[in-house]
Amino acid sequence: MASIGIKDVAAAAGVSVATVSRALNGHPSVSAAARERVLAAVETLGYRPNAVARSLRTDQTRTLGLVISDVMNPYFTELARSVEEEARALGYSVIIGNADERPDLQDHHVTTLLDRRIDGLLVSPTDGGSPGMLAAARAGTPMVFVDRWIPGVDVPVVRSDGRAAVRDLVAHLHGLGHRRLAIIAGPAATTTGRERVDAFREALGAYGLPLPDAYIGQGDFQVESGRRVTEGFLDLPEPPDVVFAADNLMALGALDAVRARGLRVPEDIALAAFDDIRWFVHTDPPVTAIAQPTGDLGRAAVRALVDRIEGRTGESVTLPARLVVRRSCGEAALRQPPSPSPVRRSTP
Amino acid sequence: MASIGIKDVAAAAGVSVATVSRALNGHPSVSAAARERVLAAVETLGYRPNAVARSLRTDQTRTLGLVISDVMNPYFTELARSVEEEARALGYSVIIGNADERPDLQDHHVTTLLDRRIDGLLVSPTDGGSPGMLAAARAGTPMVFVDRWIPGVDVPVVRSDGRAAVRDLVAHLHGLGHRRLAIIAGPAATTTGRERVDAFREALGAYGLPLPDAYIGQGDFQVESGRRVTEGFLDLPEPPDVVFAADNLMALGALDAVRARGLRVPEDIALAAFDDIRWFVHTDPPVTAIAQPTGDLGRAAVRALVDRIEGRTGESVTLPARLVVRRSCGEAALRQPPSPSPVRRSTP
DNA sequence: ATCCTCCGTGTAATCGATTCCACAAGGAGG
DNA sequence: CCTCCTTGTGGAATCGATTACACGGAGGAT
Repeated sequence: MASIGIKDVAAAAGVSVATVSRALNGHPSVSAAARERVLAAVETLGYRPNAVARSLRTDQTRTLGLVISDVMNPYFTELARSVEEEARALGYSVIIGNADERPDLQDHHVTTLLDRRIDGLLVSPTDGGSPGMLAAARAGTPMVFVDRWIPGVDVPVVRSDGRAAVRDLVAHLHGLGHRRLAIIAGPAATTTGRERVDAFREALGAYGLPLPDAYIGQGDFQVESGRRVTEGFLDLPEPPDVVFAADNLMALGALDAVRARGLRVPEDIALAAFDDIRWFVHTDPPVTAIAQPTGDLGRAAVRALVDRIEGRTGESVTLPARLVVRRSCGEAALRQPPSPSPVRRSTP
Repeated sequence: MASIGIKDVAAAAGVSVATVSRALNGHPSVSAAARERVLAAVETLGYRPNAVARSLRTDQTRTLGLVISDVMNPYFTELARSVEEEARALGYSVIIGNADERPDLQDHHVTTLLDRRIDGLLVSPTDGGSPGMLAAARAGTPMVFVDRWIPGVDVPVVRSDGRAAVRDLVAHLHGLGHRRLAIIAGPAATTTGRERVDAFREALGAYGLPLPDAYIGQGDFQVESGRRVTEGFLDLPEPPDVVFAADNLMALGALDAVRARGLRVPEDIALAAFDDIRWFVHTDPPVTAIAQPTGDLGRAAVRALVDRIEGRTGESVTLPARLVVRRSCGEAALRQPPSPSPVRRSTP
């Protein structure tokens, strides 16, 4: 019933628990003979050290916490995956907490993770700083922000800079003849929510284009808000030519809204999104998007965090995003052979 | 530096550590006065119990392990989300391990989770039983299989039965005039990989249709295999009318392959998928799929597992899947108003 | 031959909680 | 007034590892 402990191994190998521990942890002063017998005993007994006990004693869990805003968002899924990969390579496990864009849930996860004494925390904050988050930052737990961050908190940030890509996007749209550009913004409490609007406005400014308030819709990074805001845009006396969604889920909502009116993308209204995901290749039409180097972001964040944990510096990192042109803004991107004369097969 | 421990609370409240522990755990025999002072001390000190120490003593971590085959697959993402939700409601945390369809990685995660002394394990096995998995099952760790399972291992299974839905699908396809039906199968080592082929063959049999070997392509539940198998189908002297992908990612690959040849869905070849995901509504064309009650599955699995952990029975559960008809198999599903005379807006 | 280093090992303290057991105080019942 | 419970409390053992410290013996230097 009770699983095998270090004492059982010690008894089987005919040594003390101290020697077993030393043999298992590669401590130098263990005789070859003793090490041999310990390893043999471990093998035959199928002994596995109790990580809980070890953590209590050593005060380290070799576990990282990752609190993200929304697991169902493919961007964060990919981020989580790369984080876990890099962490594993570095000998750490990852516990993921899904905040679902709710500050209270975010706090719940931060608290739980801290209670479990994780060695470090990776956060993409849902808001401008929930009490639990700020407490964690102050408590001295090694911490790194990824994607989103909280200004004024002294924690390294690993993120991607979309400014250049947004400029490219606006150039692309302008070149296609679009002049009335609208944006579905993310929550003002998030940095990405604000930054993307700023970058968009700035890029518009370079072409002498305005960004009227009516063309800034307030979303919350979820599908439903994309739909709602887009409907608002379509109801305007002078609807925009293009809708730029600040994340992929809101773009999906926008697509819904447009389709529900029997309108078409891009003929009736163009669409672009921040965050490229693989499904955008297959939507009708394929969606032009700004792609973040998600995998690199996740890996860099883990490295920065582990650096901090292990006493090294762990600096902020900013990686560039890039524009991926597809068909949702107009036909300029017709790179495929003009018309491959599709072989119509007979259907019974 | 060292965080606040129960001793500090005891000192601040003027009681012993035993009383603090009792007060915090709702033990009956603590005087109201003592409880009051303890709570006050906890509040002012900002004390949080060390979960590691508690786990060591009580031999329970209030943590569940979830090992899934592929986080990037939206089906599993949704499953993970519902699992975490239900677990949280029941007072448990969840640690997710992503096996990426690799038995060695699956074993790594199972081992790590067991080392951390999780209270129970939820697994959707990648293969027919890797050594670590079988060891875990034998070791007596409470365990429940979800979605996929391993025959011959005495562990409850929470899954959905797609047989009826597959019959509906075949009826739908037959009604549309399709006669040459092919399937992209999942790995034979997984139950879902085998079952879906069996269900398909059986349903075909009811219409007197064969399922020749040439129409069974071996995939691995990943996008790339869907593409490869579909190319094989298209190269056949007599290609199928319909391709049924045994999961959503392989359907995506199939869509790629068809498009790469300049063919169209469903005019040139029809497509259906097992596992419905929200992106299928927006693909070109929207994909007909078999939808599992994913959220219910996740919740039921957690309940079964927690039942086992807490000494109750925890039975197997099978929930029905259902067919969701969209346009990828033909035009029968045109439920929208015949043609909403789209308001063509002028574009500058 | 004596002393001093190392080296390998074991004993016991430690991490921070929970919980068994002993015990004191106070109330009820005889 | 004496016993017997009940109730609240504290001391100390415990969980399973790591690790500081002590110690015995071997080998080298003097």
